[in-house]
Amino acid sequence: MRIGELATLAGVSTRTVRHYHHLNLLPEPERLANGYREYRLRDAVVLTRVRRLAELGMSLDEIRDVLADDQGRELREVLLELDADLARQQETIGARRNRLAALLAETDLHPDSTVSPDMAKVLRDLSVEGSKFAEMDRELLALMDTVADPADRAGFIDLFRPLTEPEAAARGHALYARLDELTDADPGDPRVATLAADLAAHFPDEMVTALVANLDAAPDHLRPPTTENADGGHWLTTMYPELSAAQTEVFRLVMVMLKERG
Amino acid sequence: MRIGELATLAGVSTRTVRHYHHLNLLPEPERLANGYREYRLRDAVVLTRVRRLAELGMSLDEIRDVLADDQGRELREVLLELDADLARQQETIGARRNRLAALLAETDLHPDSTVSPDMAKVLRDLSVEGSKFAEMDRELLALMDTVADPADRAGFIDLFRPLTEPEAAARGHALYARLDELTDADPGDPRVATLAADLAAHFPDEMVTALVANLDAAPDHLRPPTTENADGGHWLTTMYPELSAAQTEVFRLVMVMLKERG
DNA sequence: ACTTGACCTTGTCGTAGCGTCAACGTGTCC
DNA sequence: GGACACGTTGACGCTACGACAAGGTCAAGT
Repeated sequence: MRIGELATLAGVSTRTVRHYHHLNLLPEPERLANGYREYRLRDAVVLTRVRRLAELGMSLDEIRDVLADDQGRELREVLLELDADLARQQETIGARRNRLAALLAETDLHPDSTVSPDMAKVLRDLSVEGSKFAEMDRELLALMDTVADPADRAGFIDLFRPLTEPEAAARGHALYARLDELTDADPGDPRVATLAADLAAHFPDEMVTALVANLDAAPDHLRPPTTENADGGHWLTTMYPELSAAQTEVFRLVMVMLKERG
Repeated sequence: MRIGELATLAGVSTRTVRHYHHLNLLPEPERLANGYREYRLRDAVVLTRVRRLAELGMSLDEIRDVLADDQGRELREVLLELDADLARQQETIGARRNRLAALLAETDLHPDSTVSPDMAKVLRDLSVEGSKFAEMDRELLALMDTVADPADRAGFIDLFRPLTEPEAAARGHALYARLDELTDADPGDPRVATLAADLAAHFPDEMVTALVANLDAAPDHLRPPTTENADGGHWLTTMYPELSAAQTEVFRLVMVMLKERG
């Protein structure tokens, strides 16, 4: 038998056979005078045994070990381990399909993007035409949706809910507009302080206490600008370098006010 | 944000981030004076979006295409396709686990090797101490178990059943012994013809007709030695070069006799 | 001033299981 | 003698990074 016959007999390519030789999975047979490999039935038996195990999902290394260990108890152990491995794979694939189904249900309603269903609603409600700040918040929320743990995620959604409720939406849009207006303003502009006060007034008391507690626990680079971040807003300026000084000042003031209330 | 912060924020390694840059999955951000990459929140949003899709099992190429196609209908198609792909994977893994379970049940009874359950029984019954020919037949059957389609496989098992039935086993062992005896014999030895006749007598009529029909349809290199294979037993000598001339002559005669009967 | 340590940079090799060339020799058939 | 189907070795490609190497940068401690 030459390599092509062996390969078609076992249902593999000749490349596969040579690959197995290279890995010492299949012993190199004798060569004919012209250099061709000459196989016997024994080789076909070994090859099909290898294939059988490979098709079960075993790695070629494992197969080599098992066959080298000359049939027996070792095989059972490896097969059991393999079964456990396959079970894990099934679970992860199942989990993926579940997440996929959730995503598909969402994109079915609105072909937005890849976020969780409840967050998607907030993002839709928060889409304000032409406001750079609304877009910023949407970015922030989209990010928090995936990086924060579920408890914090719910907190963030609540944080923005006042801006998305139908009766409050108009007021929310007005706030975004006032922020956008400060693009070219001076940090000492009188509108800065009043806007900060209006923004701070938006947060219910119990949310403020939870928020302040969370902030103290947050890692430094995720902490919004407060008086402690001495350079005047580390977080906001690194995350959004394009903000004007007046705009960052608004947020600094808001944080100070919230700190005092919490 | 520097690369380490971005990476921990998204829950990946810095290597992964740079890899995504290399693949144009994530745009290269501006560099600081020292050459460090300086990221913004926008980048974190993109990165988490990529990760979200990657964790669903999409390839990075697909993700790039989807994100490039700027959100929308394309995403749905790809997700549906992905779901179908995952479903296929689940099926194949399920099939693997089924085969594994069958194998485990078999090795539970007898730690033989990797064959189907019914074949395993034949192989056990066929194990004759010290007979080279019994081993050959075991090899042959093990091979046929995996390469032949189920119908032929059953045929092969039936072919050997006369040798494995308890009441006939002794006669089978005797036949193997008589074959083994011919190792150093001359092809013209009188024992050759009588052994061939005894062997041929073992096959029931209906099996002979089926066998002969099958042989005509078989590809050339799988066809056992007959008078048509003019060089005196192509199949047997290539598969088992260590056979003596007397032994191959036995099989040639058997095939001739069967041909006449069929 | 020096060292440590934690970052950052680019570049290269390795992974599993082959597919897919390339560049070449062999053997058979018309 | 040319086509064609086979065989040979060798090397690169693929996925999604991990794990080095061999440096440069920066803040803190001694």
